[in-house]
Amino acid sequence: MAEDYVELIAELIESRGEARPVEIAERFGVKPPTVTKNISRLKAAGLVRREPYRAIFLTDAGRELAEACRRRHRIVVAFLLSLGIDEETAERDAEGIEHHVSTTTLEAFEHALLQSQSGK
Amino acid sequence: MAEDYVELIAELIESRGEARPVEIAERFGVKPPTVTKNISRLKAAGLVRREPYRAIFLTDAGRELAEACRRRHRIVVAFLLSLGIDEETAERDAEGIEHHVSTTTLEAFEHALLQSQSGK
DNA sequence: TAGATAAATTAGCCGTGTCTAACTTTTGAA
DNA sequence: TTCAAAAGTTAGACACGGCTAATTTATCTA
Repeated sequence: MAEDYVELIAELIESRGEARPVEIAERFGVKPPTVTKNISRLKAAGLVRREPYRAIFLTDAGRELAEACRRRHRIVVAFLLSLGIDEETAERDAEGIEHHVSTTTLEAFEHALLQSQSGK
Repeated sequence: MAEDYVELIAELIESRGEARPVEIAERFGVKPPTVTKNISRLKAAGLVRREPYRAIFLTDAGRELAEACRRRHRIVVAFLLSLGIDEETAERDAEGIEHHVSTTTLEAFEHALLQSQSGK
């Protein structure tokens, strides 16, 4: 959960300037109270900083986690695309797959990606 | 959960002749009461047939699901191995990845596998 | 075959992530 | 500037998947 949330929060801050519960709820297909509860868990975990009724900010730890997740996400998506999978499926499957990819496997994806690019 | 269970149950029936809660608990690193509870959920879902204190059997639906899962598992593992990932990591990661692989992606894995074999 | 051991179940607890209903705070428009 | 709509929160419920402790059933062995 935490990974998906910080990833999305980082995206929203970048594109919209701030992250709001209502947007998070829409993107995850979940109701607002669920977001409230999960954000407070993130806060308890030290990933997020926030006051009630205000926008959500990432702590340094949150920002670092978000960056790592986004990088991994990009690699997994690019790898799936390199196999000829369509963008929509690649995005959807990556969302699930990325949380189960070890460092070893992620590196193998990167390596395969380089091969496919050189031999494109 | 259901997928992992029927997959293992099918394996146990093949190798041991029957599937017993104690074996399932060991393989999943979980305590026996957890297995009891999950088996009864599987039964409620029509995937498993069984009487208390007896071995566990798959229904037709359970057998079909198990077969599909095992096939998918084999493909994912083989694909990871083809990327040069070590067996232990391939097995471990496949366990997590396989549940998030769409039919499209599975086919792409199979296709890539064929390519790597012909060009091995 | 009786009794000890192993296997399985039941009862009851916990954390996670979801929901609805009801309430509060913020905001924006008349 | 007020007040209605939108956004957010709180309270309380539920399913899932895990646990421990206690009990029951099955199995094996002396």
